[in-house]
Amino acid sequence: MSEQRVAPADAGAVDGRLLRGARSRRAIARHAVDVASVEGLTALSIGRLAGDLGISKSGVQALFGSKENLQLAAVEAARETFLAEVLRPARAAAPGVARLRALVERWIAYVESPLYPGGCFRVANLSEFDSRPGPVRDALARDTRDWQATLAAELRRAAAAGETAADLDAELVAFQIDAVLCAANTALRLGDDQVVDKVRRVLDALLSAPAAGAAR
Amino acid sequence: MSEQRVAPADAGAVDGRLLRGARSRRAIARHAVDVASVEGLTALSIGRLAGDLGISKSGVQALFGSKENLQLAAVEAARETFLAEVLRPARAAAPGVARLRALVERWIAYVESPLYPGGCFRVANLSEFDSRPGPVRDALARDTRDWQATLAAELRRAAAAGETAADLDAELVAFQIDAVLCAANTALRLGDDQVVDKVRRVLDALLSAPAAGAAR
DNA sequence: GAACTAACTGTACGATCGGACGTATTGTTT
DNA sequence: AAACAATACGTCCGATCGTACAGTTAGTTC
Repeated sequence: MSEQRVAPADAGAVDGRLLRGARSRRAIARHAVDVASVEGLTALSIGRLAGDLGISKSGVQALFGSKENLQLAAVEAARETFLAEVLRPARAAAPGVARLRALVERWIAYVESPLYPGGCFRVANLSEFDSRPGPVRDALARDTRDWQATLAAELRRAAAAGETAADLDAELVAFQIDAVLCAANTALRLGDDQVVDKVRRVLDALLSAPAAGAAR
Repeated sequence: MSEQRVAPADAGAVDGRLLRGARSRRAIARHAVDVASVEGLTALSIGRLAGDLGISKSGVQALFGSKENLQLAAVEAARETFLAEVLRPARAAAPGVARLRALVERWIAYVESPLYPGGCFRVANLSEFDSRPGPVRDALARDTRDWQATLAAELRRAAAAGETAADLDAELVAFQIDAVLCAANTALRLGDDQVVDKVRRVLDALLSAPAAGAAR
């Protein structure tokens, strides 16, 4: 595999071939995310992808080597998009409750957007791979762990700053928030628009109620 | 389609052919549920199903007419299993909080059981079909609505009996419980056993905290 | 017993899948 | 200029998919 071999020791003199390949891989992976968000990573087909992008099936095959590698590249591309659309913008908000609310709001906007007809890539594909051991499942599981850890970390900051109850169980509340967001993603696909309000109300309750989510 | 044409007006004189067909359909649909719980309703293949059960591919085809009909039959079979494994046993508990806890405990047992390697059929397949309009999506969405409605109804009974806060928002809490259960289903697939405790703690918090989940 | 119906089999078709070549093109290195 | 490396293409393969169709077997109805 020749993955991301760009940017060598002497910057400026990058290999034009690798650069071109990286660009192609990127474009393919991005489109793969869109397709897989709606139809799933399994239904993803190399031939269909090539047809959509107007390139040859063999080209895609040569760039990724195998379908599993293509799936992994899609997971990675989705991860980067999530980083850029949710995590990075929310970092502008102050740590603690404010950033937590920003994360949730960015997540809602990210999932609600008509740009992503299939909703959250991770949610759509994790339940497809959760019973199928392999590198794809591992990658998706890692994303889930990271996301919940991000929420938990912000919850701990909020608790430390006295913005929430001091005895708040960060991991448990993070688990709840993620659960509600995933459920909201599905509900939105089914046409339930009221679910966004529900998410906000749940978040309010979790952050304000000193007893809720606390390990007693 | 000759769906469930058994049990005519004069009971006792059932058509043996239809009875046999119904039995075959049942057996196939049951196995389809097992397969689809792990690999999804899309990955379900008529040929594979026939091979597993030792019957001819054409036989399956003739019994269901199309793959979509087979998928719908699987959804129906899963619904009946869920009814028998979760809803019906929980009805032994007293209405209100007791039955609510019974429902959740039965759900956990149902999902944790090694008999169901793919976990909850609905959870596994809804996220696969939520972006794909059609009768299969509608059937799965109906199951979800019914399940949340069952939870909400029990919550209302609990509130009316004074077992929880009177101003508890039944629909919102039902949404939360379902969300947490679905997340737990996925977490269990990923090998996280602690999630069962998390579910119980969340349920405790939701039922005891008067403020949590209330519309204020 | 004859006509009919439903369950089931066997075979075949067109489409699509992932993957395995061999080859041409383009860019890099020596 | 020569050797090499990476992208990209065209073609072919075996496997599997859903479905259609003709035919056989078993049970019902007249």
